[in-house]
Amino acid sequence: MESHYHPARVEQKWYPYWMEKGYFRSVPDEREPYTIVMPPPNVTGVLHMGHMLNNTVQDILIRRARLQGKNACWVPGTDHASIATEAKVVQMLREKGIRKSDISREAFLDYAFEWKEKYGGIILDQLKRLGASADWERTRFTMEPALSEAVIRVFVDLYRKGRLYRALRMTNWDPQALTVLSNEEVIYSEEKDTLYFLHYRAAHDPADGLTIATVRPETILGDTAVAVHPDDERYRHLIGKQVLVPLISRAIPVIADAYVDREFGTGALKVTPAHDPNDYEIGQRHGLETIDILTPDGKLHEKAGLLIGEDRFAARKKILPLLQDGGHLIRTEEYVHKVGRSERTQAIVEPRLTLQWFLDMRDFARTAMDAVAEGEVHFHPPHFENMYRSWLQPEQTRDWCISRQLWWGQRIPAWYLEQPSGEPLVFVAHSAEEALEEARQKTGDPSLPAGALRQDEDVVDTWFSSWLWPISVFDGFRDSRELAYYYPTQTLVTGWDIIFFWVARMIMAGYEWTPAVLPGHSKGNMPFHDVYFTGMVRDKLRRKMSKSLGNSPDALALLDKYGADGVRFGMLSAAAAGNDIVFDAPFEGKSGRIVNESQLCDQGLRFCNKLWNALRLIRQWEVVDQPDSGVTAAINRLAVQWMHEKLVALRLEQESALRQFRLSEALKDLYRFIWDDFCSWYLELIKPAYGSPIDRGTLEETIDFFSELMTFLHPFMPFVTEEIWHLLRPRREGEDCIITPLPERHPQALGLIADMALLNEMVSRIREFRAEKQLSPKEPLSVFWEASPKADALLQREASRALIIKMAHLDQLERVTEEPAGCVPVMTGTEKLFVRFEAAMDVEAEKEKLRQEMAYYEGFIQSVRQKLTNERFVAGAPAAVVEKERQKLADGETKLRALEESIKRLG
RNA sequence: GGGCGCAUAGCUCAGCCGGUUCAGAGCACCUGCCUUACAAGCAGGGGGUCGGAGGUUCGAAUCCUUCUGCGCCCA
Repeated sequence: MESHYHPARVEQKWYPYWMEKGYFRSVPDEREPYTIVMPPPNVTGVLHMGHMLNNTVQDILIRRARLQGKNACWVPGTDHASIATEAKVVQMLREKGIRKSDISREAFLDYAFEWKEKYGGIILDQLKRLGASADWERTRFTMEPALSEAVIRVFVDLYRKGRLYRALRMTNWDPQALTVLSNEEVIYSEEKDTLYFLHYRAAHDPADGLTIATVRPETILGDTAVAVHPDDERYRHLIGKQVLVPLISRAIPVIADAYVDREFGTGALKVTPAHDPNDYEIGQRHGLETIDILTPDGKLHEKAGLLIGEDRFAARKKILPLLQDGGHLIRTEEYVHKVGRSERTQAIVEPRLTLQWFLDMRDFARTAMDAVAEGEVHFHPPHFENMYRSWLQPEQTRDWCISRQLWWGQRIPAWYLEQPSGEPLVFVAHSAEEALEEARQKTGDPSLPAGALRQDEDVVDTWFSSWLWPISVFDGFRDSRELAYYYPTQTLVTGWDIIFFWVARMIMAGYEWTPAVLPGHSKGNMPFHDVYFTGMVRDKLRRKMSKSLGNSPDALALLDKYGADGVRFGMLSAAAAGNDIVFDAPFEGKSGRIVNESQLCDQGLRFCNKLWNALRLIRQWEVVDQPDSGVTAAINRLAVQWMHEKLVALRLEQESALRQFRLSEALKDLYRFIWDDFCSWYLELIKPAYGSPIDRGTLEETIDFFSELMTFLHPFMPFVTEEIWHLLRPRREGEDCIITPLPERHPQALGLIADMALLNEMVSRIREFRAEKQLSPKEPLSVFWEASPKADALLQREASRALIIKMAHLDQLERVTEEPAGCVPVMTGTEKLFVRFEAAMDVEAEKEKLRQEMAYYEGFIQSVRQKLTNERFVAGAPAAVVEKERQKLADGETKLRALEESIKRLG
């Protein structure tokens, strides 16, 4: 066997093996299900650090459930991500010289599906490299026919329930993508701009007038009023009068509205209801006209009257000289304010009045809030409930704009029938035929041709399909059999950044539809019981890792370098639950580029190597039936019994940590257990002397222990554990680490954990002594223990004594009642050892050391005494606490006496 | 402007419904070792007035108030 572990070979071997055995497959059966639906990554995505963290966590939970014998079902899939994907496809077409506007919707969708087929599965394949044990046969896609059908179905259902409506509203418009955006898709950041002060002359008196301040001078062409604060003395005389819009001299009223901030600018606000959300509100209040001066792609419209056809930013530049010439531009000022840009196209978002479909959120918000408040859905860590609650408060909730002016997505199932006058009739139906049927009934015209109906051109927001994910991946709207088994899912693992527009909405959808599709379902309507929020992955400078910053290491390069197990270990070590995680990849000095390295991942790989070498050690031992001596037998027996007890304790710890979703802690505990307790202590205890064999019984127990540790570790580091599991001993067909549960252990409670801790402490003190005196580890030492009830009880047992002799490399360990000559005292807890040390001793240094120790204990005793002499403490504190203090005092005094004695002896 | 969260060793974090002199872990650092599983290792070591100030208490990293700094969300 090689002395180093090589992850690549092992990982390439086991993943296909697990797949072939069908271990990831889940079909309903009589077992308890444990279900996770994977947050579907965008089809445009490639594996990044966030995905690795998120999917590692899911894999840990699902593998653990599988080991516990539950029917573990992890449903993977991808999200069609309408705006992101459409942008990519438009880009791709542009590179081919094709403009979206030149081709039909059908042709565009052909291209888009082609693109999705080619690139859409990349990320799922990358997840396999990470070891993700998802049931790939269940892979879903939010835009596949079955899931689209679910979207249409709920759209129609909501419409018929009267909860969907179509309205003209102020929306976030992306003039580049030509679509409306949700609030979440607009990213605000501070940008430098200029504030222009423009003078409006009064209509009745050219000498009078007022000055307003604006960052968007081109929009004056759409002004329909100027607003001032009703109490503002400066402008009171103008209220009710008219002023003239510069350049076009349109007369507009001066109105009074308390919205106006008197401190800002000049205290006079130009009102452009078509191009600003607040102005729109003012316009509504005062019945102002709305003049939309922009075209959908952000150019000035004929209604502007000036600069027609110019882009909004070009128009801004060109209008300034005109204003200047007209004497309207009073001055300018540097100004920093928040500017909203489209998350996808980076275009500055244009507030625009558009006709959109909305979902009434009032009832939904209450449902979602209650589910968490009543404990049907638990958040981890729980403090996210606060944020969740504040977002869902009635005054915070706004109706959900679900229409998007895109082609890639589910087309809105609404058909319009134009009327000779007034608004068209709307028919929302599952199909064109159904809509036509309805239209015929409504109009009383059975011969109404299909061509008379025109389907809405828009698609629904992508989240309108992903909110159904926990139901639709099981085809729940068509056939509830699978859903009845798997629903509610157990745990959702996602980032807190989408708590509102995904997590909350899935909860809403769960309560809205599962009562109908799963009537009488006893397991509940919530889509999941627990939500585990992972933090954002940040770089060393705490910036969120993102493609645009280029501060994210290459996930695949990391997997190549450290192996999946190493990377999983590294990700998780950094990931305290809910906290953002700081990933330790360094930056290259000169270029500032991120380097694909990580000490944490490296630690993971070194851990694999440690396991590998522990395996090598065990495998190279020669085996005999009986221990070579009674001493060996005694040590081995003690070691084995101790390990039994430790494993029982480990199991309790692990269960508790995992129940609380403290995955990072659970892994760290395992790491310490395996490295320190198992390798550094246990294996060294039972390790035969060079050239000697080990007895079969101890070896078999050891292999059992090692196997069990692999089972504990498997969810975190699946590949290396499966490999070692198989190399520990020959396994039967189907006896694989991935599915073998932990054995039941019920050892006698002998209290060996505490005994062993003391023995370990003694060995450490002796080793410390060696290090301090620069003694070779090879040179055996003679050690004596001072008789005391505690030390005698422990060390008069042959096994304990033999253990110390072996581990501290002694030639003898004997009981004494007083200090032997030529010895140095060494304290362990309250017990005293003497190490024979013939070399010339620096008596003064030795005494100084003892005095320091005494000083510490004197302080200790004093603090404990202080407590005990405090009547209020003795009276007020719990009896157990007081008793503990008394014990501390007694121990401290014993120790102090021993130290005093030692000093005396040194002379 | 409203809200949430954070501040503990050089770095990343644990401890936080008060009670071992409680100040911890890993990494990094220092010292000594190529000891026959592992130098990707072994044996040791140094390092923090728990952000500042008040308060509650017999007792505070832990509870309260306040200040400062940082992050995020909403407006």
